[in-house]
Amino acid sequence: MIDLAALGLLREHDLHGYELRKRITELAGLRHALSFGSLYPALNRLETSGAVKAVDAAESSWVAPTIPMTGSLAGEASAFVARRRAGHNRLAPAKPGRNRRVYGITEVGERTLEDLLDDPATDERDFSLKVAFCRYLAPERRLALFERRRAQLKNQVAAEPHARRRNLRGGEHTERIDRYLRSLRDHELDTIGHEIAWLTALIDLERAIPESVVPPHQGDHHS
Amino acid sequence: MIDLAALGLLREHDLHGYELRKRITELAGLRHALSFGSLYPALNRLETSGAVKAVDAAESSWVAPTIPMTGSLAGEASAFVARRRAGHNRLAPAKPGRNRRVYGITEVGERTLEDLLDDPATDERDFSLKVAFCRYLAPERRLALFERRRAQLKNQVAAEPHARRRNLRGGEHTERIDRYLRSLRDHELDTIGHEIAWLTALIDLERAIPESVVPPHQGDHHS
DNA sequence: GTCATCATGTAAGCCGTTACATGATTGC
DNA sequence: GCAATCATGTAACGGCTTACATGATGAC
Repeated sequence: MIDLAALGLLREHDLHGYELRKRITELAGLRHALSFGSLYPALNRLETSGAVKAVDAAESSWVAPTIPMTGSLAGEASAFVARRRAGHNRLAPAKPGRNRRVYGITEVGERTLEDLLDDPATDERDFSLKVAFCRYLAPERRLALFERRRAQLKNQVAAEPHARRRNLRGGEHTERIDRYLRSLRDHELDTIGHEIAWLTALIDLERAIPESVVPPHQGDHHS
Repeated sequence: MIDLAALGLLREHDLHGYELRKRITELAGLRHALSFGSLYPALNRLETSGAVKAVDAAESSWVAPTIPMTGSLAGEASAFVARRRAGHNRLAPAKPGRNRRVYGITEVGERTLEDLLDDPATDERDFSLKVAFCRYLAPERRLALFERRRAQLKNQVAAEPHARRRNLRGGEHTERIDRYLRSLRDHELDTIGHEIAWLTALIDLERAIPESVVPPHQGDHHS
């Protein structure tokens, strides 16, 4: 899950851990804020497996994230800032390992990302995240992702009325269906219905416009 | 979480682990099926802490769970079935230790359940489960639960547009908002909006009908 | 008499958290 | 100079899963 998020974000541009964490948190946005205690070990794991590699901040086309109000500095200015921060211009930090570690995705990592996005086993847990990065999937795989999820939701709805049959027997005290529980069930079914409708719209649109967006990422390594 | 589900279900009637697991699974219904590997240790933990205790199946008002289509038998009939299945009528099982362990909730357990339902710290994770059992909360605490959740969701929506502001600086390649990501965000906001509306309806109804349903299970302090 | 289901458990491990510890940079 | 934030890590622990192991019961 964390691998998926990290690789998905790194696919767009190089980032260091701290910034990565902020972006992951704002991605899953609302639900939970990923903690550093899991991110940094995960990055080390990904580096060991060759999916990401540490890049020199000065060489990356990475947009300075720290500076709040400057907007995005382009080209030379950005590179200059990066160089200065990395100590190549003024003074050597003498502890290069103790500075930010900027990571970039490798080709191995890109393949890993595609595998993660395409793995049906993790659909349930990671669906939102997969949609967030599904632009990196081949159109046909993307369509399959949407349809798998829709089928799964339909199954849930189909399996549900079974539970509703429970209290048709009129005993004396048997109408303990509980108002709140019923309301909850209704709301959940409603929510699922909405998600199905959303998926249907996505699927239809996907079929209508066969070749939507081609994966970008020409981004950094040009020189 | 598992404690909340187990105590909530046991509050209604005694159950053994296997059956408990099925009911928990059908409660959270769709999302995930709780595994035995966590349920049984949890029950032992609860027993140690005095929240539940093993009861003699014959003495419990436990509704026979195994038989599928009988619905809920009331009072005497239920007790009869329980006795028969436990071997008091026809043949003795001869191995009482290696049979089902039927658990019942204690008074300590009932207080624990109320504490769990009332704990704001677990709202995020367990909200659905809390609603499923909120009938066991005092009306005012129940209302507080709903309102906390609604306020929290409103915060999420309020914090969101901030993220949308990101790409108004029109560079050349800044158009990368990604259709899928935008669709996902919209759908999530929509879903949150629906949940807020649902909660508002619950809250209004709660306020309109001050004393709705009094907790069952040994109803004592009711005029 | 065998198979499916019911029923209870243990062991290992995954994936994440909180809490702790450290140091570098920037703003005032 | 001092605090706030940026930045990276480690240690301990928590909750739940999978896989494994065992045995009883009921149906055919």
